[in-house]
Amino acid sequence: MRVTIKDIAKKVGVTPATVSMVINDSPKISIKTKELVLQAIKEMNYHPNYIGRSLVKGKTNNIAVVASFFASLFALESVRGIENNLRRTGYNLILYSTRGVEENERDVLRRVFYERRADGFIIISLKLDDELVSEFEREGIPVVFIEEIVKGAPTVKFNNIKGAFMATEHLIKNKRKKIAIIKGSKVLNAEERFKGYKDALEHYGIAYDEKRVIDVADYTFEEGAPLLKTLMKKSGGVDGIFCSAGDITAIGVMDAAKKMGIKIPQDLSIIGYDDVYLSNLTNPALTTVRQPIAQMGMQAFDQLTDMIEGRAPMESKIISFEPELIVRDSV
Amino acid sequence: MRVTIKDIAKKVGVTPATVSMVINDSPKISIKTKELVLQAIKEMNYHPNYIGRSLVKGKTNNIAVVASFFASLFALESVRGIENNLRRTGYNLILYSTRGVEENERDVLRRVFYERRADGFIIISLKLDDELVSEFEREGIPVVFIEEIVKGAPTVKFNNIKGAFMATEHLIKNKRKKIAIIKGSKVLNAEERFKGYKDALEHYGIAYDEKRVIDVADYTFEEGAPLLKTLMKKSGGVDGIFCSAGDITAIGVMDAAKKMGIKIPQDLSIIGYDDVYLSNLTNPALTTVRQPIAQMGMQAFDQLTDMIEGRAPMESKIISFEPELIVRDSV
DNA sequence: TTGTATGCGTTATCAA
DNA sequence: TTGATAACGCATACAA
Repeated sequence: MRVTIKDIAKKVGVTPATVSMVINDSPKISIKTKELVLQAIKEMNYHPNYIGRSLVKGKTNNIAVVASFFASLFALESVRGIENNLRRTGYNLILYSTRGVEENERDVLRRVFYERRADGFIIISLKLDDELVSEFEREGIPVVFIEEIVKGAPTVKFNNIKGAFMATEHLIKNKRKKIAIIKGSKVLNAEERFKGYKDALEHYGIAYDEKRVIDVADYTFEEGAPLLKTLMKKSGGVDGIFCSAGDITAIGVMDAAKKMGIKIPQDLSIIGYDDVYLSNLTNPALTTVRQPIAQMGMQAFDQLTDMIEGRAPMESKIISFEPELIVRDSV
Repeated sequence: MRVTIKDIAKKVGVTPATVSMVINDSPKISIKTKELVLQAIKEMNYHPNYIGRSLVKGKTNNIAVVASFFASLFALESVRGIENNLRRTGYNLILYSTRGVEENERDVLRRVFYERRADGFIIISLKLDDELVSEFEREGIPVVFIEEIVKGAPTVKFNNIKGAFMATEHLIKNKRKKIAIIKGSKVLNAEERFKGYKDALEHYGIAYDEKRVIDVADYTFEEGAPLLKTLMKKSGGVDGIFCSAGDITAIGVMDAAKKMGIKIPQDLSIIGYDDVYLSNLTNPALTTVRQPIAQMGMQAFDQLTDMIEGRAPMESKIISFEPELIVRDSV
């Protein structure tokens, strides 16, 4: 059997309550007993059981992070940022992935939440209905969203409109006229980037043409080739592509273009999004948009702990981070 | 206040014990009360509090995964594998990263472990002292190691010796005579790969020369250039490099070589390890060794749950996975 | 088939 | 300054 507070109490000849007070550094404990207790704790290698503590305190010291997958650059970098600020605190990280199954999202969240597995939630790129958020609110469980906006909870996000605007603008300034966009769907940031693209076209007096818009499905490298072919066919020719769906797909497109004998950037300019590790290493090196993801994760964590510890209210609010254009050789 | 088992009991007019039995699907409950209870549970949106449950059961249903960093291909893919098998079970994932600080490792582990935060541990590429493992063993907490061998616990790992042998052999068969190795250090798999390299040289009657051995520090792309220069200088020329430290560094070396006017693979053959995403995209495409990381993660999870649930003992044992040589254009 | 009683490990309240 | 007691939410052995 493992050693509990009772064992310590027995050994020292005090009650569990006294030991508990020592552990929690109560000021009204004599130095003498405190020392005795601490020594016994060391000798017997005692560690407080967090389950017992949680039960009475109603607090787990766990932070739950929810995403559809964690095996993505974005989720991973977010976690890295969260972790960075978390390590100075007493909190622990629990990860829940919904694995892309939409119906899972509600269920997973409800379960984790009602089972009181965490003191607060950080939800990465998942769109929850307001109703569920109200439930959270009613029960007093803080939630922070990353990259999605839900009524009643704070959001930490990037200025995607600006990022897309800068990217498109860069293409335009490099004399590109027939600019296509490869975009994601369903998530807010995809829509925002789409808006930034259209804004830039309009701002520079270039007609928007929906034949130059194409949706991505998997955000993979492999999707690049078919995407490029479809785009060429249906648009009747493009001279610039803003792959707002991310660098991986952009690199796939670039690869396919090279294989088709298209010269980059002479015949076709390409710009990505994310600045993943390899964007710097492709030939030509990929021009892209970089977002301070880890920093944003840190902010999400700070915001959440502020809420958990009562320093900030749970309310609609947007904390925005600015993207940066990384100019390389593909435009 | 949130709804507990008592509220349900009161509403239905039974005792908490009865409700508990319904929740746990006890066979000796009349269909009638069962229905009533279940309905009340639904109506009142009741979810069992896992803290309460854990306290009495002595089980958290949490699996802790520990690594120095999660922002690496290896850790990430491992987590992906673990996640994949975990989702069918009732377990949750807790992540702990020691952030490369060695003294953290023991502390983090001890704390998490003694506080009873998880039912079992998967430890990725960390070398623990046997003593700590004995402690775990004594307390009956199952641990599975990935890529490190520690007495008293099972290990899931790759056949690094073979992978390195195949890589070196491939260089030799392509007429390379002066073959250098860029290697990691401190971790077991680095030593194993080093052994595989030496084995292959010996097997093919090529003299081992320690001037052709160089250690990597950060496993980064940027390290490639200085590494190559140092190697050239101290070895007096090489015609093949086995970068057992991984593809990222290998690509850095390749990049540096190209900039120095060295032709690959004509003047210099390079082979990496890992088969990261971009290895297929470099010019020339990188020949490398691929390991089924996610699969190994799945196995680690299964092994751990077998131990937690009493189907397997905690004992020294090695579950090995075979690497695969991916031949592309750099050799 | 259900109720009663007890305990899991800890903390908090009140007395002493 | 410390002890006794109850409570957190749930599960289980035993009694009814």
